[in-house]
Amino acid sequence: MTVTIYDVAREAGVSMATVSRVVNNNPNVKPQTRKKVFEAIERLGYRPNAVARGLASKKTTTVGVVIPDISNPIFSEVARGIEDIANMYHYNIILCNADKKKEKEIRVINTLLEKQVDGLLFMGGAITDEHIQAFKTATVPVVLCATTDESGTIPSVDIDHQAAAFDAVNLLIQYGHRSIGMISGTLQDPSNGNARYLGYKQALDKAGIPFNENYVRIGNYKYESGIEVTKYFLELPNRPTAIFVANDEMAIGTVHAIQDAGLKVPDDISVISVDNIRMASMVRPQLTTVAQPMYDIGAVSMRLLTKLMNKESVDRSKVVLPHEVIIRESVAPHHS
Amino acid sequence: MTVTIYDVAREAGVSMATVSRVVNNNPNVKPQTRKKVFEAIERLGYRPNAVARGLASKKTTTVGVVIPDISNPIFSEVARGIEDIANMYHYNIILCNADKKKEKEIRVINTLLEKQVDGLLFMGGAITDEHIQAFKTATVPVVLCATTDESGTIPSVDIDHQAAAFDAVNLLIQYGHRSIGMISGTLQDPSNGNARYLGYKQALDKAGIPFNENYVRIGNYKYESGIEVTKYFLELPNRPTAIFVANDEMAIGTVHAIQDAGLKVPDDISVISVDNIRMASMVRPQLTTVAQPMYDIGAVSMRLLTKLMNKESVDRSKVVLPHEVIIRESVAPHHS
DNA sequence: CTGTTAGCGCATTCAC
DNA sequence: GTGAATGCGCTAACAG
Repeated sequence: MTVTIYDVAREAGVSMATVSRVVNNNPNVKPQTRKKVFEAIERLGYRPNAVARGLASKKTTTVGVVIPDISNPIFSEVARGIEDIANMYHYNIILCNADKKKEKEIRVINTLLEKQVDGLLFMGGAITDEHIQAFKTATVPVVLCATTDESGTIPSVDIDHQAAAFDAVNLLIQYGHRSIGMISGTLQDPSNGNARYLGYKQALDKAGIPFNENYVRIGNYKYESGIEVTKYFLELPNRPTAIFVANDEMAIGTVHAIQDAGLKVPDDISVISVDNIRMASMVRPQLTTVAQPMYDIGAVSMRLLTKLMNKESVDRSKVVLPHEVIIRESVAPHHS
Repeated sequence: MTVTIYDVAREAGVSMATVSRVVNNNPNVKPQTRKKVFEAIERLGYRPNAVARGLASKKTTTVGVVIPDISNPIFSEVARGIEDIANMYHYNIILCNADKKKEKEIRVINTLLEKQVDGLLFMGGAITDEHIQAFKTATVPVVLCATTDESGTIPSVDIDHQAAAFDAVNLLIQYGHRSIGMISGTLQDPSNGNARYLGYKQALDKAGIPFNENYVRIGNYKYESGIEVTKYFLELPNRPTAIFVANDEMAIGTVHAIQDAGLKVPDDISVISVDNIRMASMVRPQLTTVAQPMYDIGAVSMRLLTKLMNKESVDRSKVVLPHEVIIRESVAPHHS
C-alpha cells in the first residue's frame, strides 16, 4: 500500500541507506546513483515518512507555537514573523490555538512536547507557576514571545510595556492634558496588563498630576468593552479630556462611544492606545498609538529559539524590543 | 536521559505491554496494576512519545489544517469551528499558514502528509489542478472548507457565494437602487471571486437593469483597495447610488472613502458587502452585509472529516451552508 | 561512494 | 490479566 524507502531501494537497485542519503541531500552519492534513485522515487510516488524519520533521528525539525487567541491580530502578526524565520532555517511550525484558557495552554504545551517538537514558542498571556512547571519538564528549549515571566528564568522577547504606556500618557501630558482617564486590561497579568497601568501612573507621577481612582477602569481588551467603559467616563461630572486605552481594539470602541455621544475625537476628547494593529488606521479619526513591533517580536524570538536549539550561546536571553509612538489623528492639544 | 515506556515497566515491575495498555486506557488491566503503573509514571515523569506511537500504530490522531492567511479574520473564525469539533473527537490539529501563495499551499500540503496526519482540511483559496494533484497523492481523507473545487471530486463545505451576492444586490434593488457599482475580488477564483460577480450580474439581470462595465472594478479584498476603487466610482459622471463590495474589509474602505469625500453613508451612497466579520459592526455606520456562517463552516467540515477518517458513509460530500442577510446601517432606500 | 546492521519508542499480535 | 516478541519506516554508525 504505502511505499517505503525499502521499495525505492529495490526499484533503484541500491540499498536503503543510499536512498536515505539522497533524500537527505547527503553529498556522498554518485550523481548517477542519485539520478537512479530520484527516478525510482518519482516512479513509485514515494513520500518520506516524517514520523519514522523523527523516531530514528530524534529530531522533527518542527517547532511548536502556542498562540493564545488565533483571532487576535496581534498574535497573527507575531506568527508571521515566527514563520518567516522558521522557513528560513528550514523548520516547520505547528500552530496550536489555546483559546485564552490557561488550562488549554498547559494541555497544548504537553501535546506539543509529546509530539517531540524541537523547540517551543509560547506567545502572549500571563505566565503562571503552572506554566513554568510545564516548561521545566521540557527537554527542548522554550522561548516566550510577546510576554515575559517575572521570575526571568525563561528566555523571552517582548517590548517594555510599562515604558510604552508611559510614553503614550506622556504624549497626552505634553499636549496639555491633565485629566487623563485610563481603560486598562486586567491587572492580574504582570507582564502586560499591570505593566501598562504602572506606566500610566508613572507618567502622571512624573508630571505631578495626582492619581484619581475614578479615572481608571478595567476593560477586557474588546471593542464592546471600550464602548462600555467610555460611557462611564462620559457621564463623569468632570470627565477626562483624554483617555489612554490599553489596546487598539478597545480604543476603537472608545472613539465610537465618544462619537455616538455627539462629541468629537480629538477635539473634545483625545484618545491614545497601544499596539498599532492594522485596524488602528481603519477608523476615522485614525488612531494615535504606541506601536509594538509585532512581526519583529515573532522573528526575533524564532531566531533566538534556533540558536537555543543549536546549542549556540546567546548573550541576552531576555530581549526587549523598542516601541514607537505613532502620531495619527486621535490626539489634539488640550485647550483650557 | 529521556524516560521510555520500558523504564516505567521496570519501575512498576510489569511488562511494557502493560504500561502501554494503561497509557492507552485499555480496560484489560487490573486496577491494582494500573495504579502501580500510574505511580511509576508519576515518579519518573514519563511522557509518551507521540512520534513512536505514531509509527507503531500508524495513526497520529492529528489532522492538518492549511489556512491561506492567518491574519484574515474569516479564516481564524473558521479555524475556531474546526478546533472545537476536533477537540470533541480527540484530534489534535496542526495549523499551517500558507501566506496566500499557491506554491506554499502545495508545499504545506505535502509536509502535512509527510507528517502522517490522519486527515487534511484545506481552507479557502482557489483550487487548481496542482491542488487536486497533491490531494490525490494523499492516502488520507481531505476536505475543503470555505472553498469548493469545480470538478466536484473533493468533499467540501462552503456557502453558495453566488446566491449570497445575489441576495446582497437584490436588497439594494428592492431599496430602489438601479445604479449599483460592484467592487469585486479577483475573477480568477471560480468558487469565490467569480461567483460573487456572477451573483451581481444575475441580480441586475433579473431586475432588468442593464449591465454597465464601468460599474465593476476589481479590488484585492484589502481595506486600501476599497478606498482606492471607491474613489474611482466617486469621480464617475453618473456615480452609482449603491455599491456592492465583495467583502467586508474592502467595504470599510468604501465607507471611509465616501465619508472622506464629504458624503454620507447611507444617505448619499449605500454600501453592502459579504462576510460579516466582527469588524463589520466596528464601523460607523455599521455594515449591512451577508453573513457567512464561518464557525459552522469550520465545525461542519471537521465533522465531515472525522466521518471520512472513520470510514463512515456520508450522504452528501459537498455541503452548502446557508447565508443570511444582516441588515444594519449602511443601506438606505434610494430617493430619486 | 555504498551496503549492513542496529536500534529509535511504542502498539500489537499471540501465547500463557 | 499479563508478558514476549515483532516490526512500524527510517537514520546513523560502521565497515568496506
